[in-house]
Order: sequence, then structure tokens, then C-alpha cells
Amino acid sequence: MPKAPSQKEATMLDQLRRAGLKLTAQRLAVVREIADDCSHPTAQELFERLQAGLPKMSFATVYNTLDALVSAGLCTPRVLSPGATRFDPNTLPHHHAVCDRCGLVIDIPSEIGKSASIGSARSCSAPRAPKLPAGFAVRAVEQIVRGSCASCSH
Amino acid sequence: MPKAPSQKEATMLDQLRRAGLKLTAQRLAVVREIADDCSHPTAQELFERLQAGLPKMSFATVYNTLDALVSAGLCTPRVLSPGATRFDPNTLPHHHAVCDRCGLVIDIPSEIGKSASIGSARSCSAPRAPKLPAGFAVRAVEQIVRGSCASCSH
DNA sequence: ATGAGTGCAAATGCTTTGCATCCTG
DNA sequence: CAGGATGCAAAGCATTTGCACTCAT
Repeated sequence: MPKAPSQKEATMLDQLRRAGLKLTAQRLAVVREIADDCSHPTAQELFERLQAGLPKMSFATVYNTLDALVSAGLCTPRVLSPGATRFDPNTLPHHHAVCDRCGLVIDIPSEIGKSASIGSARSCSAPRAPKLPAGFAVRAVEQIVRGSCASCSH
Repeated sequence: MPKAPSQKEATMLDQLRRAGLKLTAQRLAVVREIADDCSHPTAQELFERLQAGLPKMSFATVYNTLDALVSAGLCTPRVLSPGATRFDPNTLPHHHAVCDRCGLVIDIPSEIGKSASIGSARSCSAPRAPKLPAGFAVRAVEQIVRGSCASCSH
């Protein structure tokens, strides 16, 4: 049996509707696939998974839909390593840990208010950034922690 | 007249020699081109500039040489936006400001010891990273400040 | 019914690879 | 003079584009 729509999924569909975008079978499938996926999939990966349910879906549609989600502010493209853009449905401020060896990506919630050595995206997003070039208007701050995950460090 | 070799250039060549790599005309040219370049050029850009002095140099050689520099720890590949890897000869800990509109990349020195909301790479590189996944061995922390540069904000 | 959305296939852009040739150490 | 390095061209991926057709609204 098909699983029930998650909260996140429902919200994303709702926002797509509000943005005046048509809810096609392909978009429903992409949203369902990515809404609760914290693995930061690439377009390739999503395409492959979606083949199961929609054998005729094309790459172009996957990219189109992801672009629509990005434009609607429902997910963020991330280039965490060379080769492929990943898509991140987590719209809360957070950073990423990336394993150099296996490529695993793990979300790191930014702890707002904590006197962190790693600042949160929110607290950094306007003031306090040190020595920024004059006139630079900050929109977002990303942090990437590189290293080896538990499995790869054995 | 050809400009005199910079300090940085001389050091890089020295380290390549120490690494047992042959100093070919192509490598000399790549090192000279990148050593004091803080614009974070792509392989394409370097290739185009190098054409002037070495019309027969191939792409493969540019990539080979850059790989050699990276392996020797003399420069770092950076994927700051989708599409192309940039090469960064600055080996001191620092972060980057990236302009969303024109793609300009600006180095931000990490101010070690400052109680910064943006932590320095060094101070973050082992302890203090909040809520890191258990067993994750940190090698480096990157920060990317996204927004609009002075010219693009007009 | 109408225009946004889709599928297909070809094109593009960055990077890698295979192999014969060259040249540094 | 031997093995690393180069040049060339073709192959490999990720992503984009053009266009005729389809379908959600």
C-alpha cells in the first residue's frame, strides 16, 4: 500500500499550488520522493528512483520540477563536491558534514543562540561577518565540515 | 620583459621539485599563472590564459598539472557554484564570499582568535563543532558567504 | 481550449581517458 | 635512456535546450 503523505509533502504540494504551478503526476512523484529525504539526492538518483513509478518520466522533467521547487523556495541546490548538484528539502538553517571518502552528507542543525564556533546561518546572515568585502550584501552563509564519517574512519 | 618570479611561485616550484615531479615548461607556466592569482580561476580560464605563451598546451595537461598541485597540497579545488571547479592557491585558512549575480569570489581571511560568529577554519578544524555526527573525523571546515558584491548591489 | 508541462533526443560544458610521442632528470 | 609528462581526440557525465505533443486547470 502507498504510504500516507507526510506533513512536509503536503506542505510542499500546497505551496506549489499557491505558486500557480500545475500539479502533475510527475511533480507529485518528485515531491513525494524528496520531501522527507535527508540524503541530499542528485537529479540522477531521483530520476532512477522515480523510474519505478513513472517509467516514462524524462530527465528534463526531473530538472524542471527541481527548478520549480527551488524557485518556490521549497528546496535548495547544494554543490558539496564536484560532479553533481544535490537537492536539499531542509529549509531550516543548517550546515553539512561531508565524508571525503564515501560522499555521505549529514545535516548539522545550526544551533541558534549557542555561542558556537560555527555560527548559525541565521545569526550570520546579516551582521557580524568579519572582514567582509565592503558593500557585499550577505544573503546566506553555508558551512561545510569535511572529513571522514564514522564508517569510513572505521 | 617577463616579470620576476614571485615568492609564492618560487615556493610552489620548489615543493613540486621536492615531490619528485618533473618541472616542464607547462608546469612552470601553470604555476606562474596561478601562484599569485586570487581570482580562483577555473581550468578553462587558466587554459585560455596559457594559450598565449604555450599555444600547443592541451586541456589534459592543465588538469594534470592542477591535480599535481592539489596532490602536493599547493592548491585546493573549490566548488563554489555549479558548473566548474575553481583552483585556489591560498593555503592559509580562509573562507569565501561568492556573488550570486556575477560569480565573483573574494577571500575572507579567517581571523583566528577573534570571537567571531563565523568561526575560523583552524579553530573549527578539530574541537568545538556542535552536534557533529558521532565518529565524524573533521579535516577542514569551509565557509561560503553568498550574496551580492558591491558592483552588483549597485 | 489553452498554455503550462512533458518526453525525447540532440546539444552543451566540464572533465577524464587512451595512446603514441616527447623530453626531463 | 627510461619513465614520467604531453598533445590530441574521443569518451563520459551532468545539465540544458528545442520542439511537437499532452493534459491540468
